[in-house]
Amino acid sequence: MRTDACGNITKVYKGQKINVCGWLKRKREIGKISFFVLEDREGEVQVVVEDEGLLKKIRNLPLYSTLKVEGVVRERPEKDKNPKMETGEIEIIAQNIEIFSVSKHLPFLPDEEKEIFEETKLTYRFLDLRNKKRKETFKLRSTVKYIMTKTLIEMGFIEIETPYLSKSTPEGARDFLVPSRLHKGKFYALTQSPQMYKQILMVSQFDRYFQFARCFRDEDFRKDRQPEFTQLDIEMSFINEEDIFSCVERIFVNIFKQIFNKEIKTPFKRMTYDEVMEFYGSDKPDLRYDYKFEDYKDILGQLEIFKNYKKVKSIFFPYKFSRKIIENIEKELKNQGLPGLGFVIREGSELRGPFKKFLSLKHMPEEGTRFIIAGSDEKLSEWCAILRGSVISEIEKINKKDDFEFLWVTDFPLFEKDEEGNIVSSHHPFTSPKDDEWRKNPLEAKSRAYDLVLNGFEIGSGSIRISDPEIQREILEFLGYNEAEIEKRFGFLLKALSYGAPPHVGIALGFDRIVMILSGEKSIRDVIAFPKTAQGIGLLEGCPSEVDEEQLNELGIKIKEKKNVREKTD
RNA sequence: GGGGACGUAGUUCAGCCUGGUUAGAACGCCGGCCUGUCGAGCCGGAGGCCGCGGGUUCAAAUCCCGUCGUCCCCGCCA
Repeated sequence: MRTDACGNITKVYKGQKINVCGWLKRKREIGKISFFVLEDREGEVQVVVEDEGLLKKIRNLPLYSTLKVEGVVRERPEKDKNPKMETGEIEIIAQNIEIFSVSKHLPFLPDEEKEIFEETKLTYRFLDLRNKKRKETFKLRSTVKYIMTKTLIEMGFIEIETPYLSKSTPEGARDFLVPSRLHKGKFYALTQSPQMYKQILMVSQFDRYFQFARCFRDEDFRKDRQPEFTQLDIEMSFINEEDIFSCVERIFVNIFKQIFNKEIKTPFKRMTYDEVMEFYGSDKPDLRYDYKFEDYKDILGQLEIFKNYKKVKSIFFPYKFSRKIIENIEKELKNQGLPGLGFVIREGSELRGPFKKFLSLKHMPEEGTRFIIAGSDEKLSEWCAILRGSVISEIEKINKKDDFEFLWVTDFPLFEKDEEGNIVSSHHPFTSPKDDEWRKNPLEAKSRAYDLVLNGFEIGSGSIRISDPEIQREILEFLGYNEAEIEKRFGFLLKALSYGAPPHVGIALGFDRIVMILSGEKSIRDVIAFPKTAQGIGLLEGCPSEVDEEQLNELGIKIKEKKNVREKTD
């Protein structure tokens, strides 16, 4: 039907008679001659129509109708070449045009420069996906997935699929439940991650497993969180941290080499959790902007206002910020409970700002702004992270860095307290403790869990697992599960571990987030073909939706109360 | 669960603060002119339940209350 894709018609085809198929993208009629652009997945090509019959045929054809053009490729006259167009050196003289389908007028043009409302874009997602950037992103997504798969297979991994219909686990995120028709009153849960399955596969001797696994979590959404998302799930036996780190690094080396022809440095930087919290206040610092907090307790700790605080921290940025920007940042911090934000600005060799009399030029090595912040508890880290994050987003407006900075964060705490004061696992309860410390000082104890951070996003998280069923049982008991609960919830894992478990290690990489960062998209929605809104609504298909009474009866379900469901009119 | 921003023509926005002619613009759409356009150009035209519901008022796009939707943030996301 077609000789080649529109975007591939270059000078190679000069003089040849070809067929191309695609969408009528733009039309320019000048009297007795007409130009139009035919577009497909690969790009665009200009078609010239001079024949009177053909002119008539396309005269009133709406944009984005689909057609086939038969014609001859010719090089454009030198002055009419369009360097902005990839196929701009040539054009196709139409000899025949076949119209496959006539489009309705589009609610918006896919390549419109202006930002279309998310609501409109998602309702007509099939049109938004025609956007050039979207098409590039989804090609990139496919290529990244291919390189990941290829690299892993070359390293001896095999892909195994685990169930999506699984068992509800009350800890962690909320589950999406799937009612069972054959077992009324019982439910499957969509997997939040294949965690226990992947460990069991290790017991089954599949010592290098991977999977692009869909994960489902019924929590509130953000620009980097969707109810369903894809993770590259990896688990390996008989190795330690070093092996899994280099394995993951190799995947990224290949991605950057093959997609961007860029060498990235390995091994990636590493810092412990305690270090990143000390220097950045965050466990996922954006190291493209490597500004660190310093301890200013010795320098400013004696000031009356700071006397009651355990810690005084300060951070310097070589940028002079306006009063307004600083006020906005302070406002945000005050919303989070910070009493006050100190700062000094150096301009030339002049210092100004509320702290200028306490600091000298030696604290201000160059022109810029130094912020001072004080506090006593874990709130201080939070404030530090907000401060640093807000300042960096201001810096990005002036001087955005396009590079990529990876960081392994290791030695996470094994446990933490939840809002009710209960001790819970920081990572998950299958994470190996660093040492025996947890038996004495559980909240001080470290684990063998690690995160991979890229440009301030957590893109991966994993751990050395507990492979000894007795220790696993001990940890679960420590977390407050009684024997019956352990059996009910984790019995199948413990049983598996007790039949010869290898030491094993794993990680899950956030595939959507990785593609989002690599493609420079701002939201995870832009790298998922059919995403949900922030409220978890599928605007295109209209889900979630009510179902027939009959379906409910079959499942043995009765709805107690209904929330208004948005009526779809189109 | 809480906070903030937004919702006006097919699309993106202005108007709203300070209520008062016929609610404007750009792009798109329709018609006309035009043989080298490529964000085509020029001339003309159509197109609106101002998200929805209530209230205040002589009078509401504008003020108030509620509601629905979209986005962002906090909580939440082992």
